[in-house]
Amino acid sequence: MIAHYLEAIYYIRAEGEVVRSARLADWLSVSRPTVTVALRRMTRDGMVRLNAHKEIQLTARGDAAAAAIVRRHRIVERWMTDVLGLDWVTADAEAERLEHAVSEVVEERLYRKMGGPKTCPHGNPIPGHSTMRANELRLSALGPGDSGTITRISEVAQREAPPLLQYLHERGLHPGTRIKVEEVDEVGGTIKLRAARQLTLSFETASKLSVVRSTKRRPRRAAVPR
Amino acid sequence: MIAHYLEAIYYIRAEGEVVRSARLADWLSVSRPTVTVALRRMTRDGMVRLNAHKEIQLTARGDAAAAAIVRRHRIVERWMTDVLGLDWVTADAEAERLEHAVSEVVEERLYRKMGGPKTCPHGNPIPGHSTMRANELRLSALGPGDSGTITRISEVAQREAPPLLQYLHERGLHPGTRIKVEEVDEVGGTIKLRAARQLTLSFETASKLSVVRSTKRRPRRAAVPR
DNA sequence: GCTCACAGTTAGATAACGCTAACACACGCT
DNA sequence: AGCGTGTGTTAGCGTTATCTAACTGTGAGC
Repeated sequence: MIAHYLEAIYYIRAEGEVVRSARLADWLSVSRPTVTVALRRMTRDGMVRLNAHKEIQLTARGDAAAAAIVRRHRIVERWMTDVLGLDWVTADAEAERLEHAVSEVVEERLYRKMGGPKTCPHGNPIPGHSTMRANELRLSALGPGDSGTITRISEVAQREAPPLLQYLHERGLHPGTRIKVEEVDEVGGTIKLRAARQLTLSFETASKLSVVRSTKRRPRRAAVPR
Repeated sequence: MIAHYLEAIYYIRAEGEVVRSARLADWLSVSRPTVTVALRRMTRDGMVRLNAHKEIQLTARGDAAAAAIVRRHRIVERWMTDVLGLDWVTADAEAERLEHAVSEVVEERLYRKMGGPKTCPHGNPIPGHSTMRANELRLSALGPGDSGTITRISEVAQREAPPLLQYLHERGLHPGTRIKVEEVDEVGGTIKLRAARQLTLSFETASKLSVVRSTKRRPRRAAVPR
């Protein structure tokens, strides 16, 4: 469905990456030709635009539609964890379906009912109600000795979300968790840190976590690996 | 979608009518050929069966699936009216979409959360949690002098639901409302009754309302007109 | 027994989504 | 210069779900 594409485009953009057809195919686990034709339809419908380098951009309408979906996703997710008491992983999976069936009225009532939360359970801002903090860093950019607090877990491709969320949940890594980096293994591509207990994450995984640093230092690396 | 067909079949059955292809087409506002092919698919998938007279019957699987959808519809409807404070008409329309996106877990949690309601806001039983009362009559079957209490409003075809619900809502006719029949106009096909105020309903409309009678009398007519 | 109204099917289109196979580019590195 | 990796498109197919137009039952009434 078109809505899935809009959502994915929104997420990829939010992570500061260029949105490409191939990226979408990965994210949504569909073939590249499928994305080509979907983009054709979406262009026709005025939801997206391709620039000269075939980079995908949302039009104003597309952006509004995408933001609405993401907003509903995150509100519903919040509802599932806070009110229904479901776990992260289930909440994410369920929200994935409900986000497309929730209307504006229901969204709004539900949002009020919950007292206007600012983020989803993973710390991602609810579009229209809050924005990402400016001073966030990827955990993968911290160096030994740095400590900080996890602020959010990035949205990742559909098929990657459940295992990632499960993994982090098991290790007690969620928004609010205080961590301290103990060691960085550049060659092995891992980062050892202390949270509730000591654990080692790959750069890959660490790049999915955003933190605010409490120690004052320069970032170890500017950007994400890959 | 297949689910819509199952739902409609379930409703038509619940009203004690024979389920025919043409009936489904009416109910769902689709063409008859569309129903033919949908039924072919559903038969292939073991959800329905056609008997020698081309009457449609749900298989065990189909019935379970249909009941699940109806159950979710009614639970969601209850949630919308009781928790979110939405009106009947909106609740019904919204539930129509949400029922297909709600999973078993969410359904169950939500149901518990609300303390296990027995019916939807219109008085229809929630499958698996309650059944229709045995002593219900159609309002259209009452005669002059009869009085009773409205127990439920029948499910009607998609496109008819909003106006009907709106109409009844405006007139204060809902489950629990006590009514007394004052006059029956067989020729004109109307029934005059007193509820909050006095009003006149067509037999057609009156046949959509079920009541339990407080006065002791024989039903005026056995069945529904039409 | 014939006719008519209603019920249901066939035929042929269209549109959204999805796939594979195969081709076309294009950039970066050797 | 050339090759390879990654990106994107074309071509051709299948399924679901819808439609209209036209044909086929079938049963109820006269």
